[in-house]
Amino acid sequence: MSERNAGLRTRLVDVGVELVTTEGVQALSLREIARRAGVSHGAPRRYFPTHLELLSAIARRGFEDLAARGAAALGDGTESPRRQVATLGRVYLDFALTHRGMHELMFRHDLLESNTLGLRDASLPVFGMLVDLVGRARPDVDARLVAGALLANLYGIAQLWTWGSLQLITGADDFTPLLDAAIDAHLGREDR
Amino acid sequence: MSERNAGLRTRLVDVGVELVTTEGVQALSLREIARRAGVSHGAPRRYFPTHLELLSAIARRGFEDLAARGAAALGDGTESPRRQVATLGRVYLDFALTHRGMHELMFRHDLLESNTLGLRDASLPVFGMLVDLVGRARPDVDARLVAGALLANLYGIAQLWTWGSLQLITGADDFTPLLDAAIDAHLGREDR
DNA sequence: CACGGAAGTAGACACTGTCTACCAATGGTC
DNA sequence: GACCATTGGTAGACAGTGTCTACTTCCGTG
Repeated sequence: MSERNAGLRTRLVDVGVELVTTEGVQALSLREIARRAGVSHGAPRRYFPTHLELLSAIARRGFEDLAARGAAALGDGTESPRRQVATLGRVYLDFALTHRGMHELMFRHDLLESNTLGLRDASLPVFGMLVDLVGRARPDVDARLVAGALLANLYGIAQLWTWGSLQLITGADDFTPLLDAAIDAHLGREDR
Repeated sequence: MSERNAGLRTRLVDVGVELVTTEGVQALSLREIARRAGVSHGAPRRYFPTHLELLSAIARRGFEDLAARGAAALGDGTESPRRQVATLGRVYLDFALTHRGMHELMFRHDLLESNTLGLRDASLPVFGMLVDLVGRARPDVDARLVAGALLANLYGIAQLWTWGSLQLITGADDFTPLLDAAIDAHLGREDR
């Protein structure tokens, strides 16, 4: 079933992904991952010299997963760029709220700031997609600036929503109005 | 000079604030704070039963500080609501980038989610100000929704800017265009 | 067969947060 | 004034953590 001989390196990351989605980010201690992988606590050091690097590798899986979900949702890309941005935003918010632990890990300060294993760079493809779509949806503006602002908006909604602040402020119980508001704001209101 | 007999409770928080701004958030161990306060490692427990509560008290100072800076920048409030929102946004981004450690602490997941010491509630006054101003700047829209979206946008810009992602995406080296873009987006472009 | 390197083990070290037993002072009451 | 209880802080223990280092085990190659 699960490939027990898949090489310790990938097995450690597998265990980490499993662990962060089920138990949360505070369960990702080096020793616990090693235990669940069935090896001693010193074994991971062979592949990940430091705890941070192992965490970065796990977070990287999150970015890859997110990118895959985005690509799958876009499909053949026949929708209008505007709607593709909307679906991307929804996919991202769904992901962030469903996989809270993983999302939290992906955007941890110490991971991104140290840029271990090029984690920050690994997150760029997803963003590149967004810049491209924004450019096609609004050819009249600085696409990189608008895409950056929109991305920040989506990220902020994801975070503030997870700990309930936005529910308190807006009184909403679904993030859809916020998502629509953000996209309308940055891409202009659409006549439907 | 510094009040050494100010009561251990506030002195611990003082030390924590000092420590997080100079050394960063990872330096905020319970024992280190106790050491710098000149007491044993068990002493804080009398006032803060758990490490998390002490951290929350420190973060709370951050929110109070931020609110004070906002109020000071607004002054007598003679500016147009639109401009007041802009100054508030600038104050917040300046704060976030100048006091990175404190800002990181203020929005730590485990603190906000557990809402220890009502930390999440302590952050609401700042947000209330924003809702009010947005309502006066754009009486035609759902102020709470727009304010929430704008707030999320500001927060996202602060975060993504601190670890350099937005610089990579937008190519900018100053956050002003992003701030302007966000405010224009949510409040509508202003004829200047 | 010998050897060398790769892979993993096991123990030590310093450090962390929490818990518990103790101690010293302080102040109120009889 | 003697007693006692409460408050505020100390000190040591405990389990857990990340990192480092010495050691074993195993396998392929010469």
